[in-house]
Amino acid sequence: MSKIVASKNGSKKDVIIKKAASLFRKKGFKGTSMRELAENIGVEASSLYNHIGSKSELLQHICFKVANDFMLQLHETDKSEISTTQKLEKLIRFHIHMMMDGYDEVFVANHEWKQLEEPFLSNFLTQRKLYESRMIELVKKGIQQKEFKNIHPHVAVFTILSAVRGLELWQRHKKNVSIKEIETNMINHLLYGIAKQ
Amino acid sequence: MSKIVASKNGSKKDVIIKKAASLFRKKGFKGTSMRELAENIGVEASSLYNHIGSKSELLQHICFKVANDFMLQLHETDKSEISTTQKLEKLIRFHIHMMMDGYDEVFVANHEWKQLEEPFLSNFLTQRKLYESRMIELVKKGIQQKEFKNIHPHVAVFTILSAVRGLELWQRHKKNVSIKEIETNMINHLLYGIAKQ
DNA sequence: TAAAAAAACTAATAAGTGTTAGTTTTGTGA
DNA sequence: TCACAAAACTAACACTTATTAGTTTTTTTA
Repeated sequence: MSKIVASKNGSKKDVIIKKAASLFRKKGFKGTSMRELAENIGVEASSLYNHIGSKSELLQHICFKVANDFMLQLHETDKSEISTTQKLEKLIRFHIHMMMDGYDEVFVANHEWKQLEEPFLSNFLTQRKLYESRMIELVKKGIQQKEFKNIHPHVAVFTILSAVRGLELWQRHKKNVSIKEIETNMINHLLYGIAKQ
Repeated sequence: MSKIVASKNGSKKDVIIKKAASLFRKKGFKGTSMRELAENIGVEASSLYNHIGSKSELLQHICFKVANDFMLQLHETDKSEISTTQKLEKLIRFHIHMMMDGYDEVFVANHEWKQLEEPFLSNFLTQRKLYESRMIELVKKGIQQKEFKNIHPHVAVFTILSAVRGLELWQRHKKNVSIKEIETNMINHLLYGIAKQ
């Protein structure tokens, strides 16, 4: 009866993935059934299989799209000719914007990657580890160049990544505080602290 | 045949809850079956129901135990006679230690609360919101007293909560970096920043 | 040691899971 | 308009789920 409506710039598969990301975020991967996903699209569950291979494939697609986007940005930022502080700032801003624009996808990649099956699980973890170690190298360089204090690079990177990841929590408060305001405050906080010295 | 072994200071129910927390963290609430939980304890699934009411009850117990622990600490810290900066530092340290000592439980409370059923879901969210607003009030006071810069209190609290929550990520690296080191670095980072000024 | 209570067991239930097979409907290009 | 392909449908499969009933074993108590 009803048909999967493809949006202008996306195949029907894309529509399914988008809706899947939304549901996976709200109810979790395991907590979302194919029947539920189908109903949200307006179709029977079996019809989905004309467009996708499996439920797992949906999760894989979401997780690796996000991972690739971050990796690409890191690569481009790294080779740009700006100071290390500016690089770090640029990366933090990218994280903030990804979290705002691709909320569902980033959330799912952050929370549901555990449900990936092998070999995708290992693959994903390897990519994440690579991303982290590249950021650590960046901070190390900042310390060498005397741009940063003599901090523990590993801890600093994880603190930063955790803080931007926590932007998830902000989705609930979008109305009260503007993105620009969050962005500015968070960067100041993470780079310069909150205590008067 | 085999029996649920009760540890010294805990009923059999406590043993089940502890194991449930561990599994819920590793595989998610929906990703953990009662049969799997039972097998890990060394018993048949149906035997669990001699000690607990339902699977949901396990999650409720874990989530509200964590929520209460944090609430209690906030209350006690708030009424102690120390500076606002010291209060904030104390709270951050408590978060860090909860994350280290009660890793499974805190993780589950942070990630699986969505799977709570009503009215527990609403209850949990109310309690969390209360906690957040109390922390915001604390930061506001710090600003008034000129202990903190003129930051956005809401953003600052969320940045801090996100950062400590991110200690989850550290479990993987426990060997390489000591808790004390993480603690010191993170507090310095969150209070004083990383950039030289 | 016998009675009572606790806690294990087996077996079954009803509902839900992802997915497939086979069929019918819909849309498209000649 | 007719044929072909895409995509919907219904129905079913094999499996897993949480949970219950009823029974047997184990432990505690008197």
